[in-house]
Amino acid sequence: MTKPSSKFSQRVYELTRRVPKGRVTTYKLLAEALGSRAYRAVGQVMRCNPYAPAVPCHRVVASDGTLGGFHGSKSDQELARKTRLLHAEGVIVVNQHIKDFAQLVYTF
DNA sequence: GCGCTTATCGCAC
DNA sequence: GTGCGATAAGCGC
Repeated sequence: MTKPSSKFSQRVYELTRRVPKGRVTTYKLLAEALGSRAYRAVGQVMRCNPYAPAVPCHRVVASDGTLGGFHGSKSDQELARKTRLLHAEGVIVVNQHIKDFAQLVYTF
């Protein structure tokens, strides 16, 4: 963890937790909700995500609705697993891309 | 459509 | 002060 739970991280976790089931959000929206453009800072916090189940990082996707982030192509199983989880929540994901992303995005 | 570059934010060294 | 990271947007081809 290169990033301890700081104020910024707390805010990110709080917002991420605020995302209801079957809904997704983007790094951009999260950063915007925080009043900053720390897209990457948000992602960095997620990467160290010490609140694994409490903070569903799989509900946070790129601005264009692609899963493009998370662990990249590190482990398809992990990614596929998150995709499957999204499916279980009602989010349709095809080829690492969220279907109807525009209406599934949760704006704070 | 794809790839590279610049901007931006927080934290570690 | 510099570098890194799960990004975003713009520009050129």
